[in-house]
Amino acid sequence: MSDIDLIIQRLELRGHRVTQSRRRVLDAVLAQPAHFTVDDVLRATRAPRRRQPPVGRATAFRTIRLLLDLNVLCRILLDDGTLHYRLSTRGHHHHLVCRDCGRVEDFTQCDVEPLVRELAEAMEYDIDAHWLEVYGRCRACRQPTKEPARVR
Amino acid sequence: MSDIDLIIQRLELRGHRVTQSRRRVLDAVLAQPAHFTVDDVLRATRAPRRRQPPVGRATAFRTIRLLLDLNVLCRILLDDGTLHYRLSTRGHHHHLVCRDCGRVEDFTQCDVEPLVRELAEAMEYDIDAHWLEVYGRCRACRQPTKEPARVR
DNA sequence: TGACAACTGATACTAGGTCTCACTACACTG
DNA sequence: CAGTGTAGTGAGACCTAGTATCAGTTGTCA
Repeated sequence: MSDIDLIIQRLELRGHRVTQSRRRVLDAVLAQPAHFTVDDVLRATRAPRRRQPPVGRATAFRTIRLLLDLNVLCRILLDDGTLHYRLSTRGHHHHLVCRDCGRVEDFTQCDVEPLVRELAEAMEYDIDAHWLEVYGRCRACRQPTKEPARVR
Repeated sequence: MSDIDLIIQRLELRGHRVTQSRRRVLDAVLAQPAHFTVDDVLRATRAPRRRQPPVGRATAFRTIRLLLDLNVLCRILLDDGTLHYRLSTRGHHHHLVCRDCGRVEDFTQCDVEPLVRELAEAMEYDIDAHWLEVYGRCRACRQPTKEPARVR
């Protein structure tokens, strides 16, 4: 079953209609690179080679929000402080982002847990969430000979 | 030496002028709770009891940005995804934020390092930065008898 | 077929932030 | 002490990301 079918299934399962507009946003989302903004998606739905009517801005934002609620997308915090969107891997995960090419690796072996437990004890907090993003340069971008393959 | 004098010293050291407007923004920043927005600061400079002329919006934003550059302030990511500002403790640190009262604890015993090293090896990334925010409820806010002391 | 709810898109609005530009106020130089 | 150049200022236009409103459209089910 393809990505798009899985997402459509998830939409229907939650009682949402799968309309033409939503399908167009979905298509555009799946065609995006590692991470993107809502305007990137909007632009993609409006690309001249797509012979479909464009999607309204409000609808694009609404659909992205819906996909976020369904955990189809997640948000990713770039090192400049801007929030982008990204197709989400299932469950709790974090991002390792290459500053140069924008490539993103998801990682789940989230060994922040001991730290969080320690912190909870020391500070007497009930801790229920955390956010961790890691930034660096991937192997390809460190090789000076090759042109970095810009993912975004 | 007081906080404000230290900051002023840092400004001068970097060749910035210490003008009336900057002093007013600084006063307002130091009077803020755990974390704040630029508009909070603006409102504070315009509070009726202050008999000083108000600071322009652009100047407030410029000054906050300057203080950010000087590491006087840091940004803090709230769990709703909004970025606020906060007086920065020196050096690399993270935030533990109480969702209820907004209280913030800074922590530096940042044992993310082993995780980061492991990640660097596994993914073949040069890792140079990370961002970690932790959310929970502080002791005071967990006690049902007392009204939580709202820090912000 | 009708009715109702979900959805859509245009548009206005908000928050947070930058840009521009004419003006002001420092601080150095002669 | 005057002149001058530069840093800083404030008003306001503008930008980006996102939400609210609302009349009109579409899909679904009885």
